[in-house]
Amino acid sequence: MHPDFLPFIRKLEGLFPLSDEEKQSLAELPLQVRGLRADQDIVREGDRPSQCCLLLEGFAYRYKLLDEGRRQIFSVHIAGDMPDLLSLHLPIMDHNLGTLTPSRVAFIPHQSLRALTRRHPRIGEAFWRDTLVDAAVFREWMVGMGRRSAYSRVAHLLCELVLRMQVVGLAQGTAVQLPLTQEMVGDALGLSAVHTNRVLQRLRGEGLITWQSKVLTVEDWDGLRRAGEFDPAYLHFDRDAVA
Amino acid sequence: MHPDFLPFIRKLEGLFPLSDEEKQSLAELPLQVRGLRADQDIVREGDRPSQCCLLLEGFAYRYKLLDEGRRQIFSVHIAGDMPDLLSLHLPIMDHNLGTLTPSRVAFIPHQSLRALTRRHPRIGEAFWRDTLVDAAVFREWMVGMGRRSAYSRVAHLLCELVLRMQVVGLAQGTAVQLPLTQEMVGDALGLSAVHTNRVLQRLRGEGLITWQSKVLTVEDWDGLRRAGEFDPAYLHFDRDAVA
DNA sequence: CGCCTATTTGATCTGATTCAAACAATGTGG
DNA sequence: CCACATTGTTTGAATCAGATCAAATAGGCG
Repeated sequence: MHPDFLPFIRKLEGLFPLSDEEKQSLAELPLQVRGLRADQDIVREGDRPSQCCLLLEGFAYRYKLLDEGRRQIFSVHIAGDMPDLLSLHLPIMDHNLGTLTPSRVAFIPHQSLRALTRRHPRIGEAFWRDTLVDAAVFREWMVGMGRRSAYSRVAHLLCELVLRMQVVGLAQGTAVQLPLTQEMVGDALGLSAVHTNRVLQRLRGEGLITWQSKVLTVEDWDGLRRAGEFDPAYLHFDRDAVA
Repeated sequence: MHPDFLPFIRKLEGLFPLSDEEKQSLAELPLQVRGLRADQDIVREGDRPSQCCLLLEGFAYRYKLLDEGRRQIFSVHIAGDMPDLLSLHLPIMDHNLGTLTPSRVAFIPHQSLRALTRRHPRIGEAFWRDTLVDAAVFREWMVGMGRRSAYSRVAHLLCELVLRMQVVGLAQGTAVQLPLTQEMVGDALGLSAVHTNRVLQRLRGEGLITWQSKVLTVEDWDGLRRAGEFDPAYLHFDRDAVA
């Protein structure tokens, strides 16, 4: 099996145990692998993609642009994610997907994915479940933007990112590679870049985090957790009880 | 077929044309119909439901509670919706679902739904698609909370609700039954009740809407659309191109 | 080294919150 | 069917979290 495929398989196995036959079918998916530079769009609002993209290496993010330079970021994606899986059943993209860093992605035709999910309903259900967790994360961000302070929101986002990267083995202890600018953090949380900066300074001043040269380190996990009112239940790492 | 079932069938047929056999299977689903009072929870955060609920009549909404009375509302649901369809593949609820008005709902065992989607993959894909549209609405609300003014957000929400109700035949022209309090509108948009009130007064003063005794009427659709920067693409009423 | 991008700082402004109280509507029991 | 209680809406005043504007540093990188 392609080694780049592993984070993806690992993620699926986090959703439910795969049979050999299922693994085989996954490995047989036709992949068209491409390298991308940073800040390149993979799909755009209005597109009708005929394939999904699997992120093998690097970071991606989804966003929508409004006039006057306003931007809302919806999600940040890491290796093993299929950020536009939704295009399999929503023909027209309603937002953009772009790279954050130089990345390698594999494109998989919708046709092959549809054939796969029909042949292996459990894989289809795992994909579905993946998009449901995606939506659960949106809900949690909504709670933040609607009802939490800027301070709490930033802390919450950092908790989420570190935890997600830990789970797929992309963290070294409590430190992660995080190629986000402060402006992007603001655009994800509905804050100005200036205020985002001040909040981050406070989090550093309180000894909760350090963040230099694109490496974020959580110095006080419990403190950060409390600052962000963070409860990871919404990430649905529980994998049981899927009949 | 049960007449209450019609909004649901109509909604599915909006997603893709149903064969007779598929309609037959849908009609054979075992339903346990129950009447509920207003302000009753149907499922709560932390529950592990063994069934989904189909809203036959009335209004429901999904929400999460934080301490100090903070609440974030995620969605408003109308007849024909299955607001907790996600529980089919996310075993533990991460938010609450409650009635807004006296309602009639039909409960359908997960087992039956899973059997149905395996027997009729296209129905499964339509269900999946439904949850994807749900997520698209979350994204749009995120844009509002993150990057739009209170005025624009309120206008946008009203556009969305009226349009959705028009599409399933629950509107009379440009007027809809809308049992939301101003406080709930605020909790959906991340605003205080007081400010929500002032924004609504402005929308009325500008002649865009009237809203009395739970009936919302859009007096100037184009004006309201512009006020809310509303573009319905994210609701994905387009139904084509699902291979 | 020098350019470009990202972070930081300070000052000012404002959209929205909060608190408190009055008022209107709705529903309920006698 | 009215009196009363409850819930929802409206008003005003004071306050604040976060935005905006503008300029200064600091990093990264060819």
